[in-house]
Amino acid sequence: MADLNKFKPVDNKVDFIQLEHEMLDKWDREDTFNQLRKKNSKGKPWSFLDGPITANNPMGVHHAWGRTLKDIFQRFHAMQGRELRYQNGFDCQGLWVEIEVEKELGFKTKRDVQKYGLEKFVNKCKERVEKYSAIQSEQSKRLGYWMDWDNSYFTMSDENNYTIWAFLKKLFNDGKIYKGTDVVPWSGRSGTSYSQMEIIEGRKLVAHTSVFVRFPLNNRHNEYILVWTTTPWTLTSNVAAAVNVNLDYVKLRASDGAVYYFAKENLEFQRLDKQFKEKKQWIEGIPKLKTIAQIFKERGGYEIIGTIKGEEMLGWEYEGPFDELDAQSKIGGFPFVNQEFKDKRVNGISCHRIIDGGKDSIGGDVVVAAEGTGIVHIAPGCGAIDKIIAQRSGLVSISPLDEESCYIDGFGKFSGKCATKIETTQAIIADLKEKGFLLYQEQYPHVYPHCWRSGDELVFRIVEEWYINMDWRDKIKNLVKDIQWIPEWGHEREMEWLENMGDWMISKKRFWGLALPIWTFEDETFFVVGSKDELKELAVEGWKEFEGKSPHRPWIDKVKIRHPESGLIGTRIPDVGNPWLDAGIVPYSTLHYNSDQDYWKKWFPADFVVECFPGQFRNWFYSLLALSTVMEDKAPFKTLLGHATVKDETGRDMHKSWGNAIWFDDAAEKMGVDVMRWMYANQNPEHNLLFGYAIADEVRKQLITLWNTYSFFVTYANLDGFDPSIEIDKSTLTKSDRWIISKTNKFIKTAENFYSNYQVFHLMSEATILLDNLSNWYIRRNRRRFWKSENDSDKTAAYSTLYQVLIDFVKVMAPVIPFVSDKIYTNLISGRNKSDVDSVHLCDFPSVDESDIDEEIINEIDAVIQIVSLSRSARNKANIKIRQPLAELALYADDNIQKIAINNQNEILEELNIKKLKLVENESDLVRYNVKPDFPILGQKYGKDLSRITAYLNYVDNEKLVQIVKSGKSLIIPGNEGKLEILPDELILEEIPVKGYGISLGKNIIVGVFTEISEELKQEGLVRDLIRQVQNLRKDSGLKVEDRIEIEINGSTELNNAVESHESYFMNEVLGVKLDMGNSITFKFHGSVTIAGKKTNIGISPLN
RNA sequence: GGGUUUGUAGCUCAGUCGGUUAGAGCACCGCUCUGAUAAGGCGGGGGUCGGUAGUUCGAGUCUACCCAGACCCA
Repeated sequence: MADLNKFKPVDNKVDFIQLEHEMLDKWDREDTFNQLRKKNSKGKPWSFLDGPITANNPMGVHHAWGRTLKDIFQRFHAMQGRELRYQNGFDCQGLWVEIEVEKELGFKTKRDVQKYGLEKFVNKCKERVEKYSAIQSEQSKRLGYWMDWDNSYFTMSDENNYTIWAFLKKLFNDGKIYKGTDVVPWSGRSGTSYSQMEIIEGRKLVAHTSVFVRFPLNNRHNEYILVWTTTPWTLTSNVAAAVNVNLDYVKLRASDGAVYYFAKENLEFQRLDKQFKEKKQWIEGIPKLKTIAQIFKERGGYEIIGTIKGEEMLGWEYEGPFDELDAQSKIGGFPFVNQEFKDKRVNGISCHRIIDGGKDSIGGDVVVAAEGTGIVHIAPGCGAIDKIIAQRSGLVSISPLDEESCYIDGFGKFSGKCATKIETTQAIIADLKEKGFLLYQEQYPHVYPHCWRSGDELVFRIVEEWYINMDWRDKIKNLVKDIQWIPEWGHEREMEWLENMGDWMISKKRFWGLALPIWTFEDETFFVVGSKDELKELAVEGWKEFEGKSPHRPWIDKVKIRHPESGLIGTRIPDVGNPWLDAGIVPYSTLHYNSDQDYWKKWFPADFVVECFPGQFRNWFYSLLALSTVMEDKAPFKTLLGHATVKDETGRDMHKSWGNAIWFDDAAEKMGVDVMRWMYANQNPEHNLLFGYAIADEVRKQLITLWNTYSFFVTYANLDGFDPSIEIDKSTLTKSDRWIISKTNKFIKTAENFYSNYQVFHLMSEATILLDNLSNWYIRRNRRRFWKSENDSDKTAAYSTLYQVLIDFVKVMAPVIPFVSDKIYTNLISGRNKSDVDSVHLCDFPSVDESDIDEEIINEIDAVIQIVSLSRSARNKANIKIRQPLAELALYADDNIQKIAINNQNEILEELNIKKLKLVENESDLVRYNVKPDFPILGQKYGKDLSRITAYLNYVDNEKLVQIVKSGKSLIIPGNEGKLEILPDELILEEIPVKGYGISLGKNIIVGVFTEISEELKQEGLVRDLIRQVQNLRKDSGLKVEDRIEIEINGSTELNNAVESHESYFMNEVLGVKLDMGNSITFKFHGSVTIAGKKTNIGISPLN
């Protein structure tokens, strides 16, 4: 029969990684993915929208998490017959790509790019995107991620860019686009400003040299106001000083007679005290900050000579720290001249006075005591709040920095120096010291914005940027509630962002990105073009050069347009767009909103998106919602699943420089992608995932169990010539067959539920449990049914059951572990002569026949397992190994369990190697209790009263005590010296087995094993020991399972007697045909073992 | 400073609607089983369910406050 191999033989040793490559080849060869698409082409659509991955570097293991989730849910819905789009997206435009290309080319500044040539540079950016999108595609395929890889969308595509134009046009028509001059965070390295979202990405804890500086007051001899700043470079552009009118300010006389004004509260204020003490947000090596009082004490002491309200100081004039600079004298401000101030002949110096800081936009005081001095130096060209105050108070602006964050002309010896360089700061401080303005300098740690890509420190400068007025945020907020957020708090988080966000700065003074379709005219007006056609219509120059090119710089810059109303000729602004516009438009652009409305309607809104949530509430989720609000006022997706981030095995961030990063390619080829996918699926997405090889090894055990189960089946099914095309005959199924079938069907139901609710991590624990039931109970208990020689209906039932369970299991798990599940499925199905599909991924999700779920049988077998488990525990406590047969198992339980035990007693007794089952009526037939005081606890509580307690416990009837303790009541000990209350926890209930039994207690069940071993049982135990040793020898000698052997044994007389008494049992178990006892060992295969403490020699020889 | 969120065994984490003695895996120790298994089983040590107070017959679970971490916003 063995020649009728229905299945390809399976080695129980498996190389999963090699298997994965094999399956990739198979899918490729058989075009399985396209078969699947064809199969579902008429299905109800299930719309998944892919958030674009930045095509700028190879994919990391953190990307693989999200991509695995995407793939799992897509595969699940495909198994339910849904039609899918399978479109992957690449994010292409933006500074992140430019930065990498600059690095490649060795560029340091924006000027290098201009020298190199814009066209060449932009083409380099495109090339980089093409290179890495190709690499990421290959990596994703390796992960088993099924997408339509030839049809990925790219945010740099014409369609994507022009659809954003349409969006901006709508806003323009509504008057929501405006040009603002603002003081914005600026990176000198990148030569661009940053939007609100981007600043957040780049905050870093750094130490700056901060200074206490004194400004001499005019008309008050030797009196000064004290200011403090962490950015000394801004002092060159100081225009005014602000106080809080309600605060008290002290007048302090220093040892040299100089008088200082600053907030009273600040005199003794311990700045950053908490940070220093707890070493939180503190930089190692930086000394503790001094109080102002301490600073003056160190300079010879001080005295307080008065207190004054901030209000009284208003209008005081002072001498600025850098009034000698040309910039300070320029009328109307510098370098941007304000006409109004110019007419009034106002300059920086003439503004130097004390003003009211006032309130900020949410009503808080701008100037507070605490960290500074309660007097804030105002440089309207260097800070956002400063600018607002300046506008309010009629101050000119002095803006000192150029695009590279260096001083422009007009700043004396500082011109040309860069504000972010330490040397510059030092030069400024030296100058202040020389001129007598510096009181004190120190290292001050704080969180400061940096360029999120180049790491460059940001400065603040005045620039012109383009904004979207977001005063329609309420319309966006309306859509948030239409979305199912997983986890639920995502809803709150998104609302919070929408509530707090400012206007959206969409321009960037860079090269590679969306060409903002804004043209400006000499009359200071601007016009937004909404489509390629409109541009062509309005173009008066440069169209020919542009035609056929992508809408990018530099080509688009050549096109000049005529304003449809004024007729003036306009030039495009040189700015590119914010990359989140690119990603936010995809529910429209990729679904052909502009070119194919039917298609768009079919797929919009998306049923599902999944992304890593840190950051995305203010990035992708936000831009999706904002753009969709303008386009259609509809939420662009129905359900959002967010997942956290990937950390290393110990919970640290993965960093290239820390050496703890794991590259995707390495992980794939070392741990295998099914293992990776299991890890990802197993993780509650709300929490960070700890990723590493040791964790992978744990996960791999599950796959190994699955594989071994499968390998077991195939090995014996082939030997027996099992025909898989035979339908299960339900009447032949045993109880345990029906049990595992019931469990499997329940699992299918649960799985469908968990997949549908995107709770795949719960499914994974269910899968582990089912696999354990299958492998460690069903197969182990039923092994003999597969081994037995006769091919009867019982054997067929066992094979059919295991076969069906395996097929159902791999079908359910196929979305998670597509490789091994398909490998198993394909082989299992190959023996069937039906029109089966030849990949698990072309199967429907298994359906459940409710009649296959038998709760009673589930309860029954689960109870049997519990009894066995308890009895093993009892044996263990009695210290009697399983190989030693015992006479009796006693069971105390309710009627139902006792009935189950009787019905399954053969199985239970065999499993435990016990001869007989006895039911007992009373708990006390098996166990008695003894109540003992818990000395450590009681001793601490009662001290010397302990003796009273022990005496009482010995005196009172034990049964009564047991009753009290078991009911959870306190024990009251009366006595002349007062009552003592003993809590149940303070007493120990000691279980004493009835003589002759080892016991174990479960919920409602007590089992006892009878521990007395008769001579007869002892002999049988010896024989089993011997059998075990012979089997070991057979295995070690490399004999086949079915080989017959001759045996020689030389051991104790006791053993000889035992073997003689059980010879047929012994010979049967080891497949022996001839036995020689008591003589020397002559066979080639032999060994010396210890049985019951006696040395025993064994020899075996296979018969040919 | 405000918001969101987390806190359960040495580590990583489950814990449903408030309901019996709070669980799993890993790690450690002891015992044990094994001709599908790289495994498996039984047990042990290890818990103030972050803390306090409250609601309740009953709280890991609900409420308030506090502590600590993470994230977000200032």
